[in-house]
Amino acid sequence: MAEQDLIGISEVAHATGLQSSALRYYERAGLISPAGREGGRRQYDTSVLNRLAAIALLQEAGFTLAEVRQALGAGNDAWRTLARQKLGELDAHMARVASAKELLVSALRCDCSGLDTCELVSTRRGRHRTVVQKLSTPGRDEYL
Amino acid sequence: MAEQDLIGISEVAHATGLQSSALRYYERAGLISPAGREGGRRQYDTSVLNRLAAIALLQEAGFTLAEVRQALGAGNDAWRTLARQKLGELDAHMARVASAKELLVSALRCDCSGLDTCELVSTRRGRHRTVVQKLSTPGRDEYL
DNA sequence: TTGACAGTTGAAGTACGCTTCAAGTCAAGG
DNA sequence: CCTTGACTTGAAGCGTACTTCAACTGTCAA
Repeated sequence: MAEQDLIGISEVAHATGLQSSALRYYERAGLISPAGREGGRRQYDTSVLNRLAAIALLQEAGFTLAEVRQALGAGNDAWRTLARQKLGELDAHMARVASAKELLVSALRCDCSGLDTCELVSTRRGRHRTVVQKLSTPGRDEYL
Repeated sequence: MAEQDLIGISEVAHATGLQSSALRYYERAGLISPAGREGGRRQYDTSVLNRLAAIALLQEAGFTLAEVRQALGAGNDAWRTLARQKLGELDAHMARVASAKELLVSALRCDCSGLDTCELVSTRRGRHRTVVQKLSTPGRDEYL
């Protein structure tokens, strides 16, 4: 009794919502690897599902696949370092997007005729930092 | 006295932070166009700066350039319709990113050894919707 | 034996937003 | 006249994350 809970690529695909082609791609990218082969076909350990969950998480947090690889590949604490960095960038990114969103919402309520002739938009430089500050952007050292 | 406040491409580039190549690209994409040419060189009306501000805004809000083109190209109120749509998508996107961020922060505080072996991550399906709901996601008809 | 079928491979294609490159043009200054 | 420097063009290249394609292989059931 050795090879239990091994699953094929399409099962992994179905379980994760990814396509088989994406899983092969991830393999080439060094993100995952099958536990073995059976008649040439990849057989995955179910633990790959956890790994794929981690990959998806990091991707949503703005990691590129190369960065994901670094984070999951290196020592146990490597991901923490990278994550703290990325979280900073993520805060900045979210602030910018939120700022854009707020401005767009304001413009929707404005009686301007076109976006590019809207004063709210053209006046943007210099005073929309206010919106950024209203958001709860954590301090520099918030993430441990 | 006819051609006043016309500026060259590098001035536009400098004023906006975009590269000249990007401005030419935007032109090919139908987003902007010079007021005229002088010895073959593009001469822009300063109003292009407002337009570029609008373009940048929409881009930050998640519009592709093709969508920006639609929004700024069609009738005066076309952008409002598109903006309302996009704002919905944007809320969804931001919620997902925020959820990922929260989970990552939790994992940072967790004593797990690796991200892919972290219970917080592998248990994700089913109960992280809580985080999404904590965020102020506007109701379906919040935007007008 | 013979299909059918799921999977395999490497190579090429797709989408997006630009940048880079080679080759040429134009106006001004020495 | 000739160089310099900013600009022009079309075409190709880049980075990211995949998908698609063609050709092939292995397993199973009829």
